[in-house]
Parts: sequence; C-alpha cells; structure tokens
Amino acid sequence: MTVRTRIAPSPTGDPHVGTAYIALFNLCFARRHGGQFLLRIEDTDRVRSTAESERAILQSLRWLGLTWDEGPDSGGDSGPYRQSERGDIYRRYAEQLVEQGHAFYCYRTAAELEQLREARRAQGGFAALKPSELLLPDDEVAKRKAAGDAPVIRMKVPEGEGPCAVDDMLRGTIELDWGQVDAQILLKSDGMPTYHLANVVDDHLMGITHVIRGEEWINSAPKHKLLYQYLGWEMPQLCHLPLLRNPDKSKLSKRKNPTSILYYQRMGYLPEALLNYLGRMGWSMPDEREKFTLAEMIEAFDIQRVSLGGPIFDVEKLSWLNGLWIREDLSTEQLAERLQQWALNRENLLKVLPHAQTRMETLSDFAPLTAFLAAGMLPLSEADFAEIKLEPEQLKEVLQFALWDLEALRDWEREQIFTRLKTLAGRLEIKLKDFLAPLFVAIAGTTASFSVMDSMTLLGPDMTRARLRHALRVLFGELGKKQLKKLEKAYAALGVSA
RNA sequence: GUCCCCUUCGUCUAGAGGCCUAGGACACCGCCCUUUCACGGCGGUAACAGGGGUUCGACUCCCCUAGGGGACGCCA
Repeated sequence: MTVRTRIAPSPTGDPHVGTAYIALFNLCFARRHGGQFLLRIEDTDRVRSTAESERAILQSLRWLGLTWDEGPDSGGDSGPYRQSERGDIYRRYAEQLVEQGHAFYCYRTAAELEQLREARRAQGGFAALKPSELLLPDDEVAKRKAAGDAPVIRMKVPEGEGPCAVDDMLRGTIELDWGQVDAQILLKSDGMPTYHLANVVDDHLMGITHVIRGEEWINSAPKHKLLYQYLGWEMPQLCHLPLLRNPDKSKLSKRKNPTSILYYQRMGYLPEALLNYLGRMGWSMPDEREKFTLAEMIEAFDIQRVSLGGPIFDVEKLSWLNGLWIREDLSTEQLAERLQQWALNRENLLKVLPHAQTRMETLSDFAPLTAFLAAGMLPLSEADFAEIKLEPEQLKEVLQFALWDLEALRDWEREQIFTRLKTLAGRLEIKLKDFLAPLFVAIAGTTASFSVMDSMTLLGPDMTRARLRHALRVLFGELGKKQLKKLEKAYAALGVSA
C-alpha cells in the first residue's frame, strides 16, 4: 500500500493547517496498514511555487512531527517527490492521449471560452464545455497555428449525459453526471500539466493505491476515472475527507481565521497538541479519549471512524488541549527548554535587543519593552485607540487596508512593508504619523514602542496580520457583508493592490 | 443557476435497529479545594433539522423538504 499527500505551496508561502490535516490522515492510514506515505510537491503552476514556500511547508510538517518516506525518484535527501524532476513526462502522456484519440489540441482563446460559457449558463443546465463545441474549423486551426498560437491539450469526455459512478471509501458509491464534466485541459499552453493530469500520472508512477484528499475533489473524480481508463491504468481507491471550517462554517480560510501553521507555532502551541487537535477533527479514538500522541493515533487508526460533517476549527478547544499537554506532559525542565527553543534563544534575543537597547535604562526595562513581541493576542480595548486623531471610518479603513496590503505582500521584509504602507498612507491622504498610530496600537498595544515596521518584521507576517484582525474586531466587531463590500470597493479604487 | 456532499448539545464528537431516560470533551454556570488567580474535583444548563415511510421497535435504514458546505478556471 502506498498513499501520498499532494502539497501545493501557496503564493504567500503559508503552510496551511488543512495541508497538515490531510497529511496526518494519509500518514495514519499508511502506517496503520504498514504502507508507505509519500509527499508530492505541486509545482504545475510556477507562479505559486517558490523554493521558500516549499521549504516552509516541509519545515512545518516536520515541526509537527510528521514524517514521510522517500518517493521512487525523490532523488537523494530532498525527501519529497518533486514534479519538476520529471521533465516533460506529462507532455508525453498528453501527446499519447492525443494520438490515441482520447485528447485533442485546442486553440480557443480566453475570450471565446468566456463567451461559450456564458451561452451555456444562459441555457441553464450543465455548464461544462464539451469537445464538440470547442472544436474549430480546420482552416481556423491552421491559421492560429501559423500565427504561432500555443494550443492546450484537452481530454475528450462523453458528450451526452449519464451517470458516472465513483467509489468513495467513506461515502460508498457516488453518482455524478457526465453532463457536468468538461473537456478538461490536461496540458497548459506553457507545457505544464494541470492538476488532473499530473495527479493521475504521478499516482500511477508512484504506485499509489489509496488517495485520501479533501472533499473539494469529489466533483473532479469522473475526470480522473476517465483518465485512468484512457491510460489503461488501475485506479486507486478514493477517500474524500471533510473540509475544515471557519466558525461561520465556510471552508477554512485565512481571511477569517489564522490558518498558517507558522501562526500557531508563533502563538506558542506545542506541535504535539496541534497535531492531536487535528486528529480530533472528524475523527475520534475508539475509547473517546481526547489526548493522544501520533503513535497512539496510528495504532488505533481506522479510516471508517472519520465522521463526515465538516468540523469547525475551534481555537478555544485547541488551547485547552495545548494546556493539557503543557501541564501533563512536560517536566519543568522540558518546559524551560521549550520556551528557549520558542523565543528565549540567543538568536532571537539578538534580533530583538537592538530595538530595546536604545530605550532601556535598566535591565528590568527589558521585559515590559518586549512583552508585546512574545505575547499572543494583545488585551486591547477601544480605550487604547482613544488618542488617535482619525475618524472611526478612517480608522477602519486604515486598519483594514493595511491588513489587505500586508496579506498581498510576498516577502516579509522591512523595506517592502514600509514602501507598501507609505504608498497606502499617501493614497489615503493621511499623514504617515497619523496613519501609523493605529497600527502601533494594534501591533504593540501602545504608540510608545519600537518602530511599527521593526515590530512587524520581528513579529512575522502571521502574527502581524492576526493582530490587525484582532484590532478590527475589538473596534468594530465582525464586519458585515455590506460593510466589507464597501471597503473592498474603496480599497480597489485606491489602486494599491498587487 | 446546475451538480455533488453533509446534517446528534453553541463547538468537537460517541452512537453500525432494542444496551438511549442519547454518553464524553470544550465553552458557559454553580459548588468544593485554595491567602489570590489558575490547576484540580464535583454538579448543572444544553442536541438526534422537519415531515413521511420500513419495522414489533428507529438517532441508527429509505424517500421528500429545509438548512449548511463544496465544485463548476490554461488554481490546486
């Protein structure tokens, strides 16, 4: 038995707890049955993938205590199996499918596709674009080819409607309609494969027997099934796990919740506890115990114990569990070590101290001066913002726009943060000093502190954003949909977004 | 809009037709412990979405409705 987790580095490089969640269940399933657990790094879309974000994800998984096996061609000590190492293997399979009549070249432009989709939507019913309607007359194809247009390769799919049965280990047989399956692009015009092709080819080559992935993939299962048929390969068993949710029940997203493993690390959660908590999402021990190690989870693991309702990620319960781990599983010596590893280490002090030193008169000034850096969420109240000269509406804009700006930032680097915020202040026509004041309070709890830019740099992207979100919540509560729309519009009008 | 998935306390869940007067955990409330605050102990409030079947019997099986979520990209 071999299972694998696909990992898609996000543009910002945040290692998502959802990734760890899926990885955890794959790992437990594989280990419980004496199988292999492989990781697969996704880089079909080059824009998303940077070396740093890959490293961040792998580091986070290791931090959590997740381990994986070497892939068949993982190539040395890098560990996970990496798509880019496979050269143009996907192109070859895509071309093979064309030769066999299972796929075709398509020269349609984005505008044409948009038009076709709109026409379909107007008709009602299934929106999927079928091979026949994508086909262009021969002379038109020749013309575009001569003009140097790069085609994509699309798979052929049944034109009519009719049921396609997909087996799921947890849900039994799911019937989907071929009518909703479109002529999926397999190979993009840049020669890179889409997820669908890469997924099937990789899994076959890696000898994957079981695919355990998120529920959001159910609808594309017919495409995958068809590809296995076309290629004459045996299809792995499918298992779709429920999606982790925000408190409002939508799919866990960083707009509404901290989702980065780095955030939880920074916040001071123990890896054992976070992993334990993820193991309680949609799953339970046969004896219903709340606290367990990864080894215990593997030993007791039974995929049939997964419950299908999408669990809400509840930070409060995570905190309780984390407290349990701190109190029950750590000796005082071990706790001291953890604290040192976490923040009270030489390296970290050397980063922080330059900012504190100029403001210190006695050594005892150190703790109050730097407490905000080690803290989680600050105990803010409206009164903390009383000194600020901005109108409430302006204040809201400053905080929200700054948050959006910082969410869009790729590299967390002092000069970039500064340039970005300065630009924003300029567009809002607010003096930099007044603009920065609320950020000071949100980040450090007071306007008398290190430069916000330095504080943010030290705090890191996840904690910084979380603090801004926290400040917004303290001041304005949860923003309603209407308010958010209005803000988004105003923000877009500034023209500062990436 | 169309299709798919899901539905037990506010939240995470136990429950594989009678063991259910629906159990545990977080949160909340109360009491005890305690110089304080935590921790810990004890107790309490709180749920089978609604309606039809099937069955001697339905939280459990089937159907419908409702609600929630997801998917409909040269993203994954």
